[in-house]
Amino acid sequence: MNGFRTTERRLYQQVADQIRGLIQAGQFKLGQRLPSERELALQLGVSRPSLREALIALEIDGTVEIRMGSGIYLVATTERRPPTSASMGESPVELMQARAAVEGAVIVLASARMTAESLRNLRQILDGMASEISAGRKPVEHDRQFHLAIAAQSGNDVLARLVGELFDDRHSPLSTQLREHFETPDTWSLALCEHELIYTALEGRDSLLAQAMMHAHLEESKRRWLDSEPR
Amino acid sequence: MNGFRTTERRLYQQVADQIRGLIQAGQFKLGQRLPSERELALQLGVSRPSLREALIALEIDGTVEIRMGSGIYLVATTERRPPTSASMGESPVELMQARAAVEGAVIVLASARMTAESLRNLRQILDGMASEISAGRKPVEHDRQFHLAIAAQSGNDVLARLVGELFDDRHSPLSTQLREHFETPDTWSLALCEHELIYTALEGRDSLLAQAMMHAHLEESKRRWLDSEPR
DNA sequence: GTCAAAAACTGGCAAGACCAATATTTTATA
DNA sequence: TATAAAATATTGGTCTTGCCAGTTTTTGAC
Repeated sequence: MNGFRTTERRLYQQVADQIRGLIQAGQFKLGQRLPSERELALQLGVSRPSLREALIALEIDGTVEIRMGSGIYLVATTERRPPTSASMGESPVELMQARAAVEGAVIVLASARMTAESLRNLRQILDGMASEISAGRKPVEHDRQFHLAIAAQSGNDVLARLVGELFDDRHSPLSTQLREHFETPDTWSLALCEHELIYTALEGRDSLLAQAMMHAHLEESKRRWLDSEPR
Repeated sequence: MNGFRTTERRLYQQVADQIRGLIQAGQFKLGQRLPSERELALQLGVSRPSLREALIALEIDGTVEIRMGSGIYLVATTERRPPTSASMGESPVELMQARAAVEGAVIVLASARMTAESLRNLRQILDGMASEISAGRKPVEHDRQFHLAIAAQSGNDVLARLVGELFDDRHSPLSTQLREHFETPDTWSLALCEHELIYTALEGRDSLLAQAMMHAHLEESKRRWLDSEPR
């Protein structure tokens, strides 16, 4: 039964994504040198070994070039991203549609298996999400944990895995650049509000209401996502 | 252990190559667990952080899978493009439940977008499936094509991809070999019959009926699957 | 002003420690 | 005796500290 990962993704992946985000956000210029390992580690709040692991990931997919004794440099080539494979013709609309299908089924199963403990767990995640928002940070990880916790409670490992994969798709390099521009504290507050509605429905073990709230949440997320697109 | 070494390549790359070499040499079996990080580091004469960096490189290119608290595993399949992680706790019941959720949503979308041409395509697949059965062969490929053709007609690439992945069931290679033993011409005829019912529903553009037939088909498939299991 | 030595970076690697998740063994219980 | 629960051992995850080896920048003679 058990086997899914309630835990967060590996730290080096999160750090790599953060750095990709900084790059996409234009924090660093092409071909330019990034801050030193020690400085970056301090700035991102992780240790140097973890930062190094993230840099290796970035080096492998060609985002960054590391010169010993000199520094970390952004690769200047305009074209990369060949290894992202399958998600080429997949649009945000399709992704959120797929999430609605999967998570809509998941939450029905979960609402029937909700326990006091799993509710406490969700409560804790939502509180943490609120804290992050108050602190001006982006509660991406809490968002992920919320959806994964519900998926785990469905008791179906296959569905739980799909939920995680589809969530991470949203954070693929293609979409991260979009996120950086539109994710404001306001939009995150709205997302939290919708999460609360889902939580309330689960608390009342109302599977139909929970499914409706989940659909509404994903629909709103999609809208917020699309509205922020420049084109 | 080793000290001064003129800067050739980075250590993690050398270590990763060493491990690849050991794998090629048949030192480790496919799907099997490798020695622990500490042991491998000792064996290769490097520190654990360096060994970990090498493992991250191997994990990224898909030759190895790392499970926290459990160990390092060789990826079993010879060809695995998506970086999805195989999980062990996934049962046939859960798999078919997930397929019902995804394909149930898919067929609703597809029934609204069915064209004369796509119907002809489905018809052709079903006829080919019947021929295979008559010839005493197992129409597993036609079965796959049928489900994938419907998924493609949904117009959602993400969902289509999920349908393919769940059908291929690359996450539990154990189940595929089970299938080979119980799939008789009789059970395949039943599957074809259910496919025909789905086709009829799509032909009539009855999305509700189509969804019901798809659910019934997957439910029956699951039953046939489980009934054949030895235990 | 030129140029070379030295000092201050920067990345590369190692060792040890502790935590968290998992697997295994042992123990208790029915 | 069989099964479930708890204690233990194992394994990956991460951090801290320290030192080494190349680069770059500064410095100070000439």
